[in-house]
Amino acid sequence: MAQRSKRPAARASRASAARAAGRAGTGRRDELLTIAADLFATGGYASTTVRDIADAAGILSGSLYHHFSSKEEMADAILSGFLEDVLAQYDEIVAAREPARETFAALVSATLLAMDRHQSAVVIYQNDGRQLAALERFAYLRDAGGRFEAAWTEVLQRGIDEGEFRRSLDVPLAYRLIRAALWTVASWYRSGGEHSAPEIADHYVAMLLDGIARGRRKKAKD
Amino acid sequence: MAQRSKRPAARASRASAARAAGRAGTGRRDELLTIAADLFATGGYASTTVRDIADAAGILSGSLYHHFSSKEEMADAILSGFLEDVLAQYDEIVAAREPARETFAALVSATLLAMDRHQSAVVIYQNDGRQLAALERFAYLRDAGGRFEAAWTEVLQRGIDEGEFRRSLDVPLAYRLIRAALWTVASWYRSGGEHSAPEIADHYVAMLLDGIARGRRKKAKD
DNA sequence: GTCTATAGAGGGATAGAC
DNA sequence: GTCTATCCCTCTATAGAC
Repeated sequence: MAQRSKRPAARASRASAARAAGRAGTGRRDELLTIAADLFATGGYASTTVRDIADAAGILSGSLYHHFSSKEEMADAILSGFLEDVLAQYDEIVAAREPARETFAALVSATLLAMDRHQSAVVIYQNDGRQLAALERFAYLRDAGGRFEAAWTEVLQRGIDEGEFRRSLDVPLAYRLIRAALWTVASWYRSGGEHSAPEIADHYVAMLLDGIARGRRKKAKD
Repeated sequence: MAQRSKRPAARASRASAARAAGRAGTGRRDELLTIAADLFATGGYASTTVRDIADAAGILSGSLYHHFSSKEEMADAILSGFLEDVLAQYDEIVAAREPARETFAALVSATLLAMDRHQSAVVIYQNDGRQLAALERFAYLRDAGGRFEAAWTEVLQRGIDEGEFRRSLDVPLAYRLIRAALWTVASWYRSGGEHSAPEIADHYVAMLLDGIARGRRKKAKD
């Protein structure tokens, strides 16, 4: 991990940094979680030490244990907050039962807006989720994965049944492609960068639904 | 990491396991690299210890240093072998200058076949590449990323210029979607599973080029 | 090529003062 | 809420015997 000065430095703009990262940032705990999330996302959960987090927060490592009982608890708080948020939105969208194309676009938008609000958490979920999910404490990560898959599988199958999506589609493969396309945005997205999250959503919906090629299909009976 | 018995166990089928994983497996070094690659891919580079690797190989950790001078050297050998292989194929395909659609399909195929041959390496490249690339020793990972991007950017732009791909395409965004879709296959693919690598390639080419929706576009002048 | 034995650094976490 | 001080463990890597 990067070196940091042994002793604090500017505590000044930490609260605003927390707000910019999309968290409420009311208490010290949330502030520390934002700092930890940034470090976990940048350097990986396993390679980030509690001393790294304490240094970035301008305190000593022992002091972190006044707020959290373990390093795992920090990752837990970061991930569960993000997942509750995004899954609640998935449930609403699926329950609305709009036509498949509209539901599809709504799920893409909801995913990328959640990514914008919880960027660090999404990166951690992507990079470290599989290993964390092996721990009992993070069993809910497996459930969350199942709920994502169920939502997308439902829309894709419904789209095929209703004649909106290609009959030749392999639903599990399509889900994996979509999942990869959406969540990995978190690893390169920069808030305030070239494209806003809704702009990316529009481009992605267009590419995923209609493809990158113009008109012409090779097989006619799709 | 998972617990393993303190003392060796079956050395019997290790060579065949190495062959099944797609490596030549001629010497002891390659055998150990295959074992290390599997563990790095499953548990992450940072969380996999040299003792884990030694245990899986049925030797003690000190003995590994007869074959490798460091843990980094193992990751280096695994990743550089994979990247040399796949980038050589990319160069051939781009140099052939087939029509954009054909080049596109060839790149997808080459990527997924390389993924099949070097599955563990691809998983490591995906999960740990960013952090490893920060080390001087792994600077070539950054170069490799640039060459992947250059190849895809060239095809995509040429496809637009030749009228095969949509004019509304944002090339960098399209590249990122494609990159995510292809490399993440390594994290769920099982050799001998439901779909072979070429079958996945066909499905992915169809979805990426022509989309998952049937006919009808919303905007006509794409 | 593997083992024994261990150095030396850095990790997560704790107890109690302030 | 933070600091001091430190425990105990695990990690990578080394030296030399077999």
